[in-house]
Amino acid sequence: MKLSKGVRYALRMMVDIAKESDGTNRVALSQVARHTCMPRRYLEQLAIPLRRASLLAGTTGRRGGYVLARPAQDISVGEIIESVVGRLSITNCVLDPASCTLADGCECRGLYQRVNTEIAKLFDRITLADLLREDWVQSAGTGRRRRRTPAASLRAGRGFPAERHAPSGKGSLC
Amino acid sequence: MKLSKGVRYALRMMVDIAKESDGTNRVALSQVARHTCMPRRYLEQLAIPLRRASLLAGTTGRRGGYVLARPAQDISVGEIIESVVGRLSITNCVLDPASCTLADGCECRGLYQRVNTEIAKLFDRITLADLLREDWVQSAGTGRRRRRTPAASLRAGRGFPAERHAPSGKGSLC
DNA sequence: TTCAACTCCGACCGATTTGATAGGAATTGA
DNA sequence: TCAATTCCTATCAAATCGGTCGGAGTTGAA
Repeated sequence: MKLSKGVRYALRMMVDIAKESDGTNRVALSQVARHTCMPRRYLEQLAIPLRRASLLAGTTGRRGGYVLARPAQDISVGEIIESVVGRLSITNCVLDPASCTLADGCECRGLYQRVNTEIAKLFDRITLADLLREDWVQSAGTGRRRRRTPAASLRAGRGFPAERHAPSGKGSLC
Repeated sequence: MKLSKGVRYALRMMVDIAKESDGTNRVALSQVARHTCMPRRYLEQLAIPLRRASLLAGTTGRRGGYVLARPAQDISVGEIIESVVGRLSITNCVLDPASCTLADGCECRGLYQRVNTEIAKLFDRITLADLLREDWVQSAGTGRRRRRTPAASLRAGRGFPAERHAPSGKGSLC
């Protein structure tokens, strides 16, 4: 049940383009790659389905680049995910019941279908604009929105001068 | 975002043991394998973490086998999943923030954490007993529990005619 | 008018993960 | 004593996935 790296990259790329473009400026993938330490060549691959899904608008040629095709608050995380890896399905039988050798009497399929639609709803309800909001970034765990704590505001102070997305030895981008 | 085959097998195995054992009878994995067309050798591997998580109780030796370690209504789908693939995490940074090269200022982590806990809740709220209920099987998804229908109680009597889980040519088990 | 910076496309490759098999020790009822 | 079982580790095979590459087409600027 992992989100693939492709999806994570796509999400991060969309966030970066949203921030950099400010509605109109074209953002080149080479810039995104620089900002985020993601391989440009790979981003190119990911941008294509995003464009085809009308989430990004690309301009070729010199000083070309991408812009959000719609305002960030009209782009859901669910759409982003779907465009790069297809419709969410935690199991093949969710989208294609015929793919399972058990016809109808499967005890688990109901579970899969329900959970699948619930997860899809979760992703659909969250927009790109939500991700950009400050109070969204820090909050941990309960799944419930939290107010921004004073401590969080303080720590947010050390901004991000270029090294922000730089690798720090171990680990990779989440 | 797929559930691994291991998880699906484990779920199906738990369902089968729950049905066959009726609380006390030991169910051998060779039987489960026969019923469900899953490879016995692989089931053995899956049963071990389930036992370690105190979801199954195993007895070695002749006429040995497995029984649910607790009543089906006290075993959640979430526990089953967790025992075989570890704690649910749609991203490494959910469980291990240090695994990500970006320290705090990651726009996506909040998303991952929230969605992760919501998904975990979904799985935790559903019990093995739920899966066995007839009305659970077919119905598609609002995600909301439904009362047991009289019809369901009646039909619950019938057993298990062996071919039920037999392969039908194409596809695999979902 | 040339050139450099882009998007856009398809093919391919290497590594990791995952599904599955295998051998065999220990246990226990018949 | 034997056969059926759990239990444990090691290993293999296949599928998926992350990432690279070469290159064609486009376009603004020098």
